[in-house]
Amino acid sequence: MSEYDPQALQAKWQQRWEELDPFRASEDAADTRERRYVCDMFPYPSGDLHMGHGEVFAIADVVSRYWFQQGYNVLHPIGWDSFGLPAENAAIKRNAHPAEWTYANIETQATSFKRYGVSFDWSRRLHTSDPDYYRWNQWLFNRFFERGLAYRKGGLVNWCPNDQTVLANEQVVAGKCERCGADVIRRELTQWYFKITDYAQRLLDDMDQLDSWPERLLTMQRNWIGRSEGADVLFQVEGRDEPVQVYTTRPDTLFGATFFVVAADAALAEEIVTDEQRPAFEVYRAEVAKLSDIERMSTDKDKTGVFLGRYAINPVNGERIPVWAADYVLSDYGHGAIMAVPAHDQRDLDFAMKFELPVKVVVHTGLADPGETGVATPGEGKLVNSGPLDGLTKTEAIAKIIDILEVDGRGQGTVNFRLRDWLLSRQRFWGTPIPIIHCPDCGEVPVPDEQLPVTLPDMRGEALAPKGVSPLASATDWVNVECPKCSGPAKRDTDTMDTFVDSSWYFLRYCSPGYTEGPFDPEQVNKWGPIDQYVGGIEHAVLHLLYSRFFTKVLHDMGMVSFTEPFRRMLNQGQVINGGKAMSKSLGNGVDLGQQIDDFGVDAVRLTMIFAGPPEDDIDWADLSPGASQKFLARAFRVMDEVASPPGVSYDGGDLALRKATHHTIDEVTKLLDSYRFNVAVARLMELTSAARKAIDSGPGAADPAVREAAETLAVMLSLVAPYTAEEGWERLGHTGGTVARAGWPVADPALLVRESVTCVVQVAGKVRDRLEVSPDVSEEELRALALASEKVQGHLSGEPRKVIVRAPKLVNIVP
RNA sequence: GCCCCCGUAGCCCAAUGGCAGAGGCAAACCCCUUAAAAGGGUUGCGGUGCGGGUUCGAAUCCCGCCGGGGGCACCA
Repeated sequence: MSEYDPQALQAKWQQRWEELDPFRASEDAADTRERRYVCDMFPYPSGDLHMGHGEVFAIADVVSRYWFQQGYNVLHPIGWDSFGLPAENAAIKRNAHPAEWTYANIETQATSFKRYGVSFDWSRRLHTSDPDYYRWNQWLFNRFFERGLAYRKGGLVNWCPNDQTVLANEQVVAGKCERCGADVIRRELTQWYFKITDYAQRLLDDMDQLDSWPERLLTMQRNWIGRSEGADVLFQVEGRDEPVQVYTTRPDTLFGATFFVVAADAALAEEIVTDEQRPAFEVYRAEVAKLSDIERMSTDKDKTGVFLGRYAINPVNGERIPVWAADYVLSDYGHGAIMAVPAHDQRDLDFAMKFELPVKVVVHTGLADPGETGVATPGEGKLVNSGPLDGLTKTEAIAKIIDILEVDGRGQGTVNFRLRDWLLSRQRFWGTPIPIIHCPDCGEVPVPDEQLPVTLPDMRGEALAPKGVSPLASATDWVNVECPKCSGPAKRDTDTMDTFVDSSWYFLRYCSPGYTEGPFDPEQVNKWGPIDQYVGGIEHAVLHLLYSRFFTKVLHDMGMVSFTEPFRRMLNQGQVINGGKAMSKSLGNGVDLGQQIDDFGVDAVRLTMIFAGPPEDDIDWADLSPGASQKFLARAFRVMDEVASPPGVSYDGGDLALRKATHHTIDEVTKLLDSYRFNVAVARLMELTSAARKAIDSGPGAADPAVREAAETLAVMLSLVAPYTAEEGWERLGHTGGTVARAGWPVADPALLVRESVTCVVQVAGKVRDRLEVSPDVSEEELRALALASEKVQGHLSGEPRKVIVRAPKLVNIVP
């Protein structure tokens, strides 16, 4: 093999890696190396790996291999998120079992990963659809249930009419199903929930620990959690004994409340509507129920509503205000009812204008009367028409009114969150059965731990077709069981868990994949965790990444993990697009990863992805040239191949200029990798390659030890991105029988980083007029004198300069 | 509508207060070659989207626009 032949290298080295198994994490207690845990979001086995996978796994592999080279004990595992709808749909179509499709795809992907040369510890491989895995979902569910963190409730839920299942709030994106894009509708169903809202404040507070997460990711989570401060206020409603509570962030505007609105779908509306208004209300409620989320949430939609015939009493001034039902008030936020202050809230104002309700200004903002302009004034100002609050600022008024309300027992300051509990039941088959047995006498009874796992019954093909209830319901033998408590006849819960449950803790399972005493061995988890570097897409900002944070906190509270955040550092890779657009079948602009590898080789494809730009940026394949990457690799390979000095030779006598170039490269590349600037690091390697090329062709020649030093440095550094080329180059350099992946990261010699002279730029009025070669440790005074003495500079000066700025040793700026 | 990020050469991108250009693509030219390919080399007056400001000095900081991308959007 004297030519650079990527396919031949792949065949050779893939086999050698199988034998060497170089990326096994060590659990040896005597191994005192510092541990590092790097993890990619595990793939869903939907087919073979695609370009997006190529990108993420190339990025995470740079981090992993870098840490291996630096001598850390690295954990870099792989597994599959193998429960989920596509398998089920494929099974229905082919009249097969979902497992057949799933496990065949997993094998395909595993083979592709091996070819792609990713530095995984294959011994820890897991699949969430294995009973050995999902039994621990059930075990964890039982723990959550015991702690009151898993509960069942009825209510309106998001329903995807295409996938025929409910969805969590997080899975509804702009009113559409996150998976399939269908318009989501609302249905009244009793479902299981995880009480993530109990952790809302901590999810918010602990973001302080996540300072190395991308800012936009944190913003998305913060918005999603949606904390607001305000007050609960009790309003008496005529004809009802119990007062009705509302939540408001503007209790200071309480005197400006001119009407009261109850969510149309709230039980309260139905309860308090008068007989006279009931027919109109029923019609309205039915209309609202028909609307999809998209229609209901459309901002430019006209306000709608209906008068309920009742009046509420403003607790601070005794005013009677009419009670309306409307769909702009949400039944599941706050208390499902609001006080409306049209002067200072645009939504309330829109409603007031539509139904000709009064508008009362209570904050003097200096802006025109909202009642006339139709523009609410939510800003700051002095309170007016507000009795004891008159003259106060917003902040003062809020504090004072809360005091007043609390003294009277009419209300209190409080905090609210936008975050809702996590709906986890799914009416589909290919997931973890919820380990609950419904007994007519005992109620909801968890399946005892020792009887776990509750495995899926054998069902295939048509039996899995969506019919709005879980397919498991028709597996009669499976459903009918004895109650674990009273042994009476009972039925299993027939829903399965959201697959986001599976992915909320898989990274913990990797730490002790064969563990049988629990979901993971706490000792191992606390040694490896939390993950030092997690890599995956931003699309999981309020899904997987939020759920995993929640799970980790619960496990922490259970005493099972010592940390409260699972991912110390997070990197969101960009997407791979083509011709400015996401790749898609309908556009016909798809690029096949396997084909690219066939054409250019693994290393060239990986290099192209890494070199394209910063890892978090989208990369457009149409702008890139894997052919050029391959050319560079061939060039680097030839340098390594042509080295003529023996391995182990001392570099001391080598060509100084090249030695310095090598050590500067080491220094810079190390810093660049530490700050995740992989594309720039690659550029540095290209420079070093050129420097070595020149040294061979027109410098000291291939036998100079400095050329070996440069080539060996190149091999080690290149191994992060182009492992095959690096391995072969390393072997050609005379290092046989091992792997370059464990060669060790080079360390720059400070003596070789010192430059003997630096070019100092001399500016006059900001324009470069001269350049001086000076010592790097030249003093400011010396440099100033040198600069002023320059003839070129003198030509641009007339008399004494007004000011001289000296930034030794690189710059002098003279202001004439 | 509100908030955030980004606009540097034909293209992808470096430079984060100090000479606008590190690296790559494309292009042109040269060497090598009978020739071509491969290989080696040389070539960068665009002044950083536009307009102001701060500063001795601005791609970088501030303000306002324009363009692109993203997030949120009846959450009271």
